[in-house]
Amino acid sequence: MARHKEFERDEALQKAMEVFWARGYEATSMQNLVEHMGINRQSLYDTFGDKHSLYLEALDRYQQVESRKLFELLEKPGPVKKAFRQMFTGVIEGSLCDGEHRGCLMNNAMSELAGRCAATAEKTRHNMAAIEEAFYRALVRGKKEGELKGVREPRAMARFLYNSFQGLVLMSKATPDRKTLEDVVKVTLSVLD
Amino acid sequence: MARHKEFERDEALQKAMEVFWARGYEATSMQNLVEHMGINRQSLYDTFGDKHSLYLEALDRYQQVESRKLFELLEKPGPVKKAFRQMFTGVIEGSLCDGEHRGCLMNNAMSELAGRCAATAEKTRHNMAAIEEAFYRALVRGKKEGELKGVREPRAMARFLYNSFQGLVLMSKATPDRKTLEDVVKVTLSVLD
DNA sequence: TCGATTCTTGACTATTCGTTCCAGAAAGAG
DNA sequence: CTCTTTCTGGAACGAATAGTCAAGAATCGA
Repeated sequence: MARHKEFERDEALQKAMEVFWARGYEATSMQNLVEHMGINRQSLYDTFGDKHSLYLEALDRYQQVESRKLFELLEKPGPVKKAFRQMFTGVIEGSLCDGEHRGCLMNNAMSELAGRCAATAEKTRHNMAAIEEAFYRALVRGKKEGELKGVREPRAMARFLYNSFQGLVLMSKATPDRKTLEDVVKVTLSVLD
Repeated sequence: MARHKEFERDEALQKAMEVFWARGYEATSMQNLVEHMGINRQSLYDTFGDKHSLYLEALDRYQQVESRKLFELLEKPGPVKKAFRQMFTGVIEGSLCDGEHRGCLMNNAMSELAGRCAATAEKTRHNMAAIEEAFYRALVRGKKEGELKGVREPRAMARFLYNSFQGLVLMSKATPDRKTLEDVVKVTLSVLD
């Protein structure tokens, strides 16, 4: 029929996600996106619609690509508490290395847009539910395997851990002090004992 | 000498703070500010400088006005755990009532700007230190009064509580589900036992 | 090769952005 | 009163914003 696109849709979307991740929604201009995505302005509009639609797609991709890493870490056989510790310290290490202090795109979206954009709120809630569920499954497994004997209410515990996790992501955007962040992790994980 | 200003500087700043609080930094235009502050454009620039300076002043005012409420709550004689519970459930109640889902201005600033604005990062760190210190003093008091016998490391505990608190403020922007938020509070406060 | 379709390109809208200019009104001091 | 200073209000600035248009280049089926 006709000509093919000269770019890969997924690669372009990945680039867009990275820009939104680093700069947020409002502070990202279409010009920023055109430059970082490496595609033409019109191709961008033809392929992804307007800025807001592109942002929502970027959230979807983040969920698929980044959140999957969490799921894999938690489903790996072995001590559950060790997996949680790895997750939490991963946030600290990642933040101390990241000069841009990007944090987590879902966390950023929740803060910047969820309050006034229903679609964004919905996507962040969906992401939250997925992570909470992964936490829950890990806790139940830890209980069954005799590791987490002290965990009485895995559902509430999963929600608590998700909350602490997101709090840590947020705090690490402003706090370069490793000791402070490690204190948070230490007390948080102590509830698993 | 000359004419007086027709507006109160503090009242205007308060209005500006409310706009930034509800809409964030980037999504707030000078036009928004002019309208909500109820003063003239030129007066705004004469009195507060540019948008960024006004934002930083709004952060200062927030710290003085809003954070003071936390300090007073924690310093009030009586059970410390009860004061913390009041603080945390206050976040839930406030969020469920607030149709704008404003959250906390410092929390929002941390998320939106701390990563790329050193002045904002510094102010949020200062706010964090002040609240952590208030938490710490409350915990030490609770220990001394024999209420919080289980608290071994009040410094780490204060940091943990601050983290959970900020996490809750963030989560409540997207989650209208009271049960979920209450689960978080329940587990968080259980570490005080 | 040819025609149909789709992609790419860069110029081009109209609007909004933060910020400044300027003329006139208001209010103190003498 | 007059002079001087400050505040007010609206128009205006250039730059940047999100989004569109039209024309040419590329690639398919036939």
